[in-house]
Amino acid sequence: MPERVYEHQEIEARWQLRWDATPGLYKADEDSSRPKYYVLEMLPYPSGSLHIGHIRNYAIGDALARYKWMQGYNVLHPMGWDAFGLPAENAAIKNNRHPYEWTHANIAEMKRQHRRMGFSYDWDREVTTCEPEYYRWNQWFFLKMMERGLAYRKLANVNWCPECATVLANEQVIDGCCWRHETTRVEQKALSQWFWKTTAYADELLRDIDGILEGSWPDRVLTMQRNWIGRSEGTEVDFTLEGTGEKIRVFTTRVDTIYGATCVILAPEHPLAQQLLDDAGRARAKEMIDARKLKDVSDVLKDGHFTGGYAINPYNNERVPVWIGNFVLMDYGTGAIMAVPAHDERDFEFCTTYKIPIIPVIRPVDGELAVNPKAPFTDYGIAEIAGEFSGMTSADARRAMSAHAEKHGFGNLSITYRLKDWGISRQRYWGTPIPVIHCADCGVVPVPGDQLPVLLPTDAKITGQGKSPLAEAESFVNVNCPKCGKPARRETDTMDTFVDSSWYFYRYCDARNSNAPFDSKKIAYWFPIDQYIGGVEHAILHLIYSRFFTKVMRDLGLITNDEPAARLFTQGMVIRDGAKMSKNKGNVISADETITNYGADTARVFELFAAPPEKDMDWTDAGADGAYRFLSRVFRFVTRNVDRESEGHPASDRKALRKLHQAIHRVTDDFDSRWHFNTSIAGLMELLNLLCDEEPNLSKAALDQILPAFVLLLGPFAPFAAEEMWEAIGRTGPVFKQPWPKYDPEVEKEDAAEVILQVNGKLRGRLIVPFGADHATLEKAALADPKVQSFIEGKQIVKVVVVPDKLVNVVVR
RNA sequence: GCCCGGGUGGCGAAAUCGGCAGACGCAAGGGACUUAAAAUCCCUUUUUCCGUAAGGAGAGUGUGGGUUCAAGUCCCACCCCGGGCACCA
Repeated sequence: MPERVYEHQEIEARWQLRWDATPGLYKADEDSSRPKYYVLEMLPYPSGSLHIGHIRNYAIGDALARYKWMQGYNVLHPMGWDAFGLPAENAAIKNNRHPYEWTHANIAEMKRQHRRMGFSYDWDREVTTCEPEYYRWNQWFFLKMMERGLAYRKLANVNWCPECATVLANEQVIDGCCWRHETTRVEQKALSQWFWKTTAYADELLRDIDGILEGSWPDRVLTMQRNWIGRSEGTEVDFTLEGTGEKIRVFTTRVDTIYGATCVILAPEHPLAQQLLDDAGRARAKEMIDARKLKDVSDVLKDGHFTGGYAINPYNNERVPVWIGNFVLMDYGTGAIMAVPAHDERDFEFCTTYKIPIIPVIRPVDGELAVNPKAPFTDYGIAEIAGEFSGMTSADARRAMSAHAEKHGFGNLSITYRLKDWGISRQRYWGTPIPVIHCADCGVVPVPGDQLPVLLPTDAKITGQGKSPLAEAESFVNVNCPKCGKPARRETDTMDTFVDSSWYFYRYCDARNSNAPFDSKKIAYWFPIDQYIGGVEHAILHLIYSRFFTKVMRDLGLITNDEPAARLFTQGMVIRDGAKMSKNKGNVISADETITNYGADTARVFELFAAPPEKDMDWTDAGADGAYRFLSRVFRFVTRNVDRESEGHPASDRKALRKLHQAIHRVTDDFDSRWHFNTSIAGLMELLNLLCDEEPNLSKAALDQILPAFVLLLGPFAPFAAEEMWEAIGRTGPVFKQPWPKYDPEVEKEDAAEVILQVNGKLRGRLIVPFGADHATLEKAALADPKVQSFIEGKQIVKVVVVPDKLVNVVVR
């Protein structure tokens, strides 16, 4: 057959039509006898257009899904839309168009691009989080959390982004700025807000990082989560306030230094501070609190004010002054600390500023106790001037002193976390309404389960002015109290959209269920997710919320898995000319543009080839040209060799088949272990190069093995081209349903071993010998090699190292 | 400051278990085909030195040490880049 030109546009358009006309092509069923495999890519926000960053994410997942199908797995590969969120609302304000319309138009557009890319999703399971059929279960979970005391409302200082005009969770504040507006400083506002008790699971979230997830999730993600949870072991100790006898509880990780405590410092917000301070002092406290709103505490100089009160250190009965200090945080530990200036940087700075005594009580293991130190000694050492604990190491003293506090009832061991509860209230329209009613008589009343969903009103006025738009919708707000029946008001805040994405992957297992979020039996079949794939930017936000949600659902008895995903893969970013792609820079490359210029297959192959998937990759048009050239060479090679009658030379056949089996081996290994598709594709390129070299001498029999195997190997990376070639060589049926080729260790083996000859570790020659040549033979052959001889002449042979089939190293002096 | 990654040609990278450094691709240069261009195909391409040449010798994976017959790979110290956490007591 004459070779055909690789007309990517025509080929891809035709196969897209055929696939679209095959409903259920990628359908996944629960009742399969084959082992299941759940591969999941993080669902996108429907911003309006797929770009090459999305393509990279989906190309990885799609290659894996297709490989697993070919390996005989029952694959679940779903896709959906993280459809609530601010951009829809902002677009609505700008274009005077309802967020629902805007969102759905974007989804339709992105789905069209998905189809052009040929990704293998089971669209019957599509989840769109802004649909009542989905968000009603957010509300259902909210009620369940309330029942279990995991959802509560409190007045708190919360993060406020002026740009978003809404509250943010701690996880959504990056370097004091909003996660979506990197230059907008987040302010502190006191508001009544709903929280979910993520802290109730702090310990388990941490424990499972070290147990279940260690080794299966990327280290850097686990590290980030460990840091975020921030577990800290220490001791809580009560200092007694002189006069009233009230207790001031402090938290310290260094109770071994407590004999050196020279004052107690309260956070300016501390209730006791308000009580101790006079009017002037309260004004100072307010100053400190206000200063924090403007700047990060870390940028501000130490500031303090004496309250006038004194407290007694329970260990040595010393009387120490009680201060307030701007660096003490109300929401960490107990909101109060003991200051030990001799052994802590911050305390040293504070006490030096205010001329508070500095008393060293820990000496270095091999040194003396410092006198009038110029700097704090913060290492562990030996306790001195510490009563019965003198002479103990810091570690022993911590244990003994904590036990002492517990025995005498003025303290105990304590574990403190940095993690805080998840604030989920948002003062915006385009989200899930929080299903509670505020009644003047009954207080906060949950909406009865049979009244769900609480639908988003369609007549709300969206202004972006920082008040909940739902508050303006009279028909929505005014209801009767479910308890007493009197007029009451609905909650007008909506939920953080991270709620939506915390459990969507469970819904995929039973996407059309209208009686429950899902059928637990289906979850038991599919979960855990075998492989989750997404960007590392979600390492803390989405992934910690999802883990929390999973644990709550397990404790509700809905599921049995402890973690959502058995394995996590975080792919690198796609950058352009060394810069992150962003709309502001105008360097975003759209999927449409790429598919038209290069084709979907080329885009996939290039993105997988340019770098290992966990690293950032730079998109270059020249690189994409290279991927196109490769596909086009394969295509021409295959089409011109269909039905070619040729005798061939056995030597060429053997070489070609050997390379083929080596390629199968390499691609299979890459899929099974480390996902370095760049080397998989390099292997296929090497195979093609060799086939072209040997082409005139290949027999029909060899080609009959090589062509189909090559097409199958290419299938996960370039599905359109593979399908076209599969048909061209006279085969039928989707490529991804064919069995994955197997390699034969006998065929892939080289004819003979190439043994490297070294003298003193330097390459001096090589030797072709049969496999399995023994030690003595190799040594003799190496020493007989003229090149080797020229380097050992006149020298004394110290020893000869022989690695069979590999290397001989002659060591001379 | 603490904790994770990472540093290899002009560029993206490969070397999977301590055994030939630079596979594969890009870019560049040269050539074939063509009236010409595109496309395609072939060759060269880490570096220094010796040689007219064939060829040969040396250096080289951020820096400095170490282990080893043998180190990009293991150990120690340091430098640089990226990321996370941080007045968290």
